[in-house]
Amino acid sequence: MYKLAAIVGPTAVGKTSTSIKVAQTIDAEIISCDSMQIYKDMNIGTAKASPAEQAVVTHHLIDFVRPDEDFSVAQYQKMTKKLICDLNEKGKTPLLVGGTGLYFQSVVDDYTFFPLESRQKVRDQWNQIIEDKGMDFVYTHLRSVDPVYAAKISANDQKRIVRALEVYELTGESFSSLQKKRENTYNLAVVGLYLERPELYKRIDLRVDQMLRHGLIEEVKTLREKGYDLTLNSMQALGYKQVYNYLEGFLSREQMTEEIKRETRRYAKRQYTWFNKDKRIHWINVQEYPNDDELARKISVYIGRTIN
RNA sequence: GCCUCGGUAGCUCAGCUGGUAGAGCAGCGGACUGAAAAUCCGCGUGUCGGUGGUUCAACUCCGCCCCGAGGCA
Repeated sequence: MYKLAAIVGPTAVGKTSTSIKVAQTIDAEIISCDSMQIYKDMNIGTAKASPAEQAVVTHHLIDFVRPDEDFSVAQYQKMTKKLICDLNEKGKTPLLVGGTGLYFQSVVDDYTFFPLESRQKVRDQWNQIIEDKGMDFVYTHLRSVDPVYAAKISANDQKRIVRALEVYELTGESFSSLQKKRENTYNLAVVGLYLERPELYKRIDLRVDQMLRHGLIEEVKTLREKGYDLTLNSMQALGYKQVYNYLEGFLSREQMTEEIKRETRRYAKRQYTWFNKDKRIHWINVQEYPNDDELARKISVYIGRTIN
């Protein structure tokens, strides 16, 4: 059974710097588990590890997708599984680090994704039908082909309705019947970095101000000049979306800043929700450690004990 | 010093002629299988400034006090 270590937690909790120290002590390479750090030319707003940090420890799955290219969990999972295998064979420990719950889960629980060729075309078609006939019509249709899944989601959840209908149309089988997973595929150790809400929110505010000082607006301006707009998934990223709206004149500078902070807080809350239900996660309160080195040592010891 | 207006949720405020209070924002909880930093669902969290009084019953009416804003001196 392959070894797999992981560090998860909400945004701004300190995963990046901690993981680099941990990776050095346990001889690991880092596999990013972040749906936005995959994009090239989006560095400041996604809080990627700096080139200097990446020089210390090898980082995978960062910076390899253009912002106007499509990407998906399935691709992420496939690449990550391969990396976990390769690193283990090489005698290195793979250290999965990030805050994207779905990506994490898809790897750790080995979600089954089924082969599907086209997608955007079918999605566009259903989105068009929703525009013409309304959500109710489409939701009712979903209920007739996949009542189980329809009952699980909201009649307002357009993305999930469209996805379920897309799968049904392409496979002839209901989405709910195709969702499979397999737990316990790895010799696993997961650490969750935790901070009390007030402290985390303080760090979020601080970091947003820092990003703006370090040129987030310039970064978005450059992306915008390349023709990237809000229809792209990449540009829906926290910070990018708001700065874009600021550049378009829809938000004042202050509104933009406040909105980024608020949305980031909400995101952090959703991340806690996601990770809290995973009982395999060993939570560590960052504030209980005097410095990063102590914290990293504690984590390294936990990982060493758990997966060896 | 006098007069006026105001003091209700974390914030901004609503509450008719008395029946122990409700909106927006913020916040909190949850869901999540090829868009996931996306998307969606749910929840008022309150010594109604304080204190005495009238009343079966006071956020609501009356007295006094405290705090804030404005006006007159």
